[in-house]
Amino acid sequence: MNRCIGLRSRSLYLLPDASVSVMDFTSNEEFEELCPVCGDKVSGYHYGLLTCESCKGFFKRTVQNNKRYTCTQNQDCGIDKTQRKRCPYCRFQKCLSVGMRLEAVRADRMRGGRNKFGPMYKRDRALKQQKRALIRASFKIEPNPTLPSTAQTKYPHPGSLPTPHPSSLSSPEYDCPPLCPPALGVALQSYGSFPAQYQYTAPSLPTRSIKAEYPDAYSSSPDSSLGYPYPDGCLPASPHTSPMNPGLPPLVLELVSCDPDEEQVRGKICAFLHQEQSGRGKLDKPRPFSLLCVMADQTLFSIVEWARSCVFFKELKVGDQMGLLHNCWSELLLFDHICRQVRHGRENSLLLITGQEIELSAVLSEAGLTLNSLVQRGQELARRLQHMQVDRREVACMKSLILFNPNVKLLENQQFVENVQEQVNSALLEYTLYSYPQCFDRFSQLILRLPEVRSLSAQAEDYLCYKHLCGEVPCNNLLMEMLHAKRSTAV
DNA sequence: ATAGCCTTGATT
DNA sequence: AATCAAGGCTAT
Repeated sequence: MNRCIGLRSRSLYLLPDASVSVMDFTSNEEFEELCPVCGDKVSGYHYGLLTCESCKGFFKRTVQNNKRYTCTQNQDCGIDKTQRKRCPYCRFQKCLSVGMRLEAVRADRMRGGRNKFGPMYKRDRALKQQKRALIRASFKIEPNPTLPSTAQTKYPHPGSLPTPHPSSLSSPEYDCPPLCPPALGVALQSYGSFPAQYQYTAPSLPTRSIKAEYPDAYSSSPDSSLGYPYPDGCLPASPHTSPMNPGLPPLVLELVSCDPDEEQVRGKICAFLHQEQSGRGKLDKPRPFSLLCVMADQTLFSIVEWARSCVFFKELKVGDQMGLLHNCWSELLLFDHICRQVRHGRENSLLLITGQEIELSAVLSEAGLTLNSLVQRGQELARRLQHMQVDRREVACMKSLILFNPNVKLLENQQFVENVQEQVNSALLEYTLYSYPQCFDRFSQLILRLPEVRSLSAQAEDYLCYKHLCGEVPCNNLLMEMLHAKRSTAV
C-alpha cells in the first residue's frame, strides 16, 4: 500500500528528465544514473551496484538457475536497452565485468533482510552525493575558461629584456621558414601503431583491463555452490568508481600507469642534447635561452608521446588529438615544469628536465620583467602544490583534465572528451576524499590550480611569441609549430 | 525468457 | 515505523 508510494517517490528521485545532459549539474539536483550494463534507468542497488530492474532480474535468473549461454557472434555484442535480449551470454559477461556480485544472489533463496553489502551501499550513496555537491561547486568556480589566445598581457618593452645579439645567432636553424613541417602530425602517427579503424562514436567508455596494482578485495570470496567463478582475466571491476573498491578508482591507477618514467625521459632528452651539441662546432655555443627552447621542444615530444599512450586519447581520431594538443601543449609543458619543481622542493633553485639545477637568483638577474614574473608565478604555484603535498596520482589526473578539454572548438567527438573529463573529475574527487579525508576541499584546491596553470601558460606563450619575433627561438621545431597552430586557429 | 511490480524481513 | 535490497509472481 504505502510501499507503492515509496516505490514511486524513489523512482522520481532516481529518474528525472532523461533529456538532461550529464554535465548539467546545476539544473538537476539528482541527475540520472544509468544502468552500467544496458543504460536503462536504475531502480536501486542490486547485487553490488546500481542497476536497472531488468538486469537485476536477468542476473538473478542466470545465477539462481545456473544458466549457461553461448554467443553466436564474437562474444563482444553491444548491450543496450534495445539489444539486451539478443545475447544473454554477452549480457551476463557485462554484468560480471561491471561488478555485479555472484555472492549477493542467495543460495538459500531467503527473502528480505539485508546482506553484507548494506553498509557499502550506504557509503557509495554518501560518496555520490558528496561528489555531486563538490563537482557542482567546482564547476561554478571554474567554468574551464577558454581564454582568448590573443593575450591581455602586453609585450614587455624590449629594453626590459636581456639584450639579444641577433648577429651572433646566424646559424641556419634560426632562419624560420614560413611553414614548418607538421611535426605534430608526424609525431602522432610516426609509430605506425594506429589501427586504421577509428570508428568510435558511442559516448560510452571502452572496456579496459585492470592493472595488477589494483587487487579486487572481493573476487576471491568463494561461493562456488553457484558455479560462477570469474573467468580468468575478467575481474569484476571495470566501472570507474566502484562501491566495491572505494578510494582507489581504477581510472586513477590507469592514468598513473600511463605516466612516463621520469628518468627515461630525462635520459632521452640528455642524449638528444649531447648529440646536437656534438654536431655543432665546439665554439658555436647556443645561448642559454635557445637551449631552454630545445629542452622544451624535446619535452613537448615526450608529452605528445605520453598523450598518445594515454587511455581514452587513443580512442580519438587524429584530428581531435591534434585539436586537444594544440589547445593545451603549453599548459602541459608548464605543468610538467611546475611538478618538477614540486618534486625538487627547493625554493631558490630550478630543476631542469635534464637534471641540471640553476640558481633562481641567476635566472632572475638575467631575465627581463616578463620572464621574471613568469618564473616567480611558477614558483608560487609550485610552492602551493608542494604545501598541500600533491601526489603523483593527483598529478596524473590533473594532466588528463588539462588534456581533455571539451571547450576546444571543432572537436569531432566533443561528447567523448566531455565524458572523459567528467570521469577523471569523478575519479579524482573520489580519490582525494578517501585518501585525504581530513582535507575536505582538497579536490577543489587541486581543480583551482588549473586556471592558474592556464593563465600562466598563456603568458608564457605570449613571451615565447615575443622571443620568436626577436628571432631568439630556434624555429624548426614542434614548439613553434604549436605556437603557430594555436595563433592561427584562434578560439 | 523477460521485466515490471509485489512481498519479505533485517537493519536503521 | 520506515527503508530497501533481496526473492517471488505473472503478463507478455
